[in-house]
Amino acid sequence: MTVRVLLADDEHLIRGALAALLSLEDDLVVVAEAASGPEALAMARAHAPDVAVLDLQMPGADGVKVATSLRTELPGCQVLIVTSHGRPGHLKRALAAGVRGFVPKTVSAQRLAEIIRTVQAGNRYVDPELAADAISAGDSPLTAREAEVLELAADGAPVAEIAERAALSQGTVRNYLSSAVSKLGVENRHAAVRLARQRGWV
Amino acid sequence: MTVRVLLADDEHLIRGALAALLSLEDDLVVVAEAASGPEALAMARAHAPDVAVLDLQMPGADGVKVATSLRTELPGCQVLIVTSHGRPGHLKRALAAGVRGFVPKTVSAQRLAEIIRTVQAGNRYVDPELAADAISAGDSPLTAREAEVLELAADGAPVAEIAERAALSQGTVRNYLSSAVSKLGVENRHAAVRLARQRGWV
DNA sequence: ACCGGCAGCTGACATTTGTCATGGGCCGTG
DNA sequence: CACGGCCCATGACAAATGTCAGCTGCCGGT
Repeated sequence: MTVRVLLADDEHLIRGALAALLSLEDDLVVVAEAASGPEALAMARAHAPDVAVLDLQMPGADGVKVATSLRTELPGCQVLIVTSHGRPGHLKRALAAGVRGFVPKTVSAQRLAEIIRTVQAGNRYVDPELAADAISAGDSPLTAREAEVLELAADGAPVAEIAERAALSQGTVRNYLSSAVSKLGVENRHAAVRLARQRGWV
Repeated sequence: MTVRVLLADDEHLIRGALAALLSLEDDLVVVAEAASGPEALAMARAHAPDVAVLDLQMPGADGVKVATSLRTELPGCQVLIVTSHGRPGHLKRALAAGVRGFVPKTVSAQRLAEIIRTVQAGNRYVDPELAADAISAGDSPLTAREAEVLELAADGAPVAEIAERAALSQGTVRNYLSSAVSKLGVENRHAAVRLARQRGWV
């Protein structure tokens, strides 16, 4: 009746500490650790854990991507995502990817252990605060292209460069940018980028 | 001969896990924990630890600010800063604030324990990789005002707003922005903001 | 005393943006 | 099929931004 756990987080310190802490619970056992997305996937294949605790931001592939792959490869493995910066959009994406749990790193280890058990039992758990944020943030009002262009604009590139990289005319790029800006109700595209990022829409 | 440690990190999960892990070392004892800058300061005053392990990014006041205050209030307390995102500029600021150690969260708990001892003994320890980054990044080429204006430009505000908030004329703002852009060798001010942020110059 | 660097401003100009109107093609729904 | 929504484009215009030259004044170093 022990739960076999896979732990993935790029920060060695945290991963190790977490492993130590979860091991104090006598019904939990950490069977594998990983420091990147691909590594997490490999470890999961090798050890077939009951629950995979994944950090949202990892090098290689983020938690949601890993969860998606896991969903098809190891249907018996439930995924729990842990994150520092809870962005509403991420939660939505995560849920869509079949993730069963989504919690911020501000929870205590006690709570985490409970949540791992909850998830292992096939139930879902989403942090109430994050859920509230996600609901109040609503769905992205941006169309696919608007989001794409906004993303290309993220590093402050001029319109000409965005147009080239998106294989669009400059006028079109400006139109999309303009409509995104008006939809988000902000001053200019840079603020739009920031807001969309905050909301997890890009 | 035990080292009394203060632990400050806003992520409960990590703080708790870390505390558990450090307690395994029999010469280390965690005497206090804090979840924010001001709280860390208060805890330090109350418990006078030998070493303060501070997260760089915390609500209220960041690790460096706390270190600065600690330096004068508790000269006997050595400060060790732990961070996820090692930005060169932060390291420089930290060292200037009298911080004795600076490490990324990717180190293992074993290493961290050793480093805590090193710091407690009055020696310094800086992660080699972060040090290399800081050296290669060099000093900020920006003047005080340039940096200030760049900071106000960070959220994509129009020049008019920056000018108002900085109590400068719009022309002056544009001049500073322009010189910052050319010094950093980037396309426009938004890219400049990004680069300066990356380098830790803002 | 002089020079250089920084702060601060102005004005003029070219370029880049944001905004709007307008049009066509494609697709899904009623 | 008509309608609406998204995609993609053009052209024109206004506004914001970037760039340059040139001005004053302060301060620190030689």
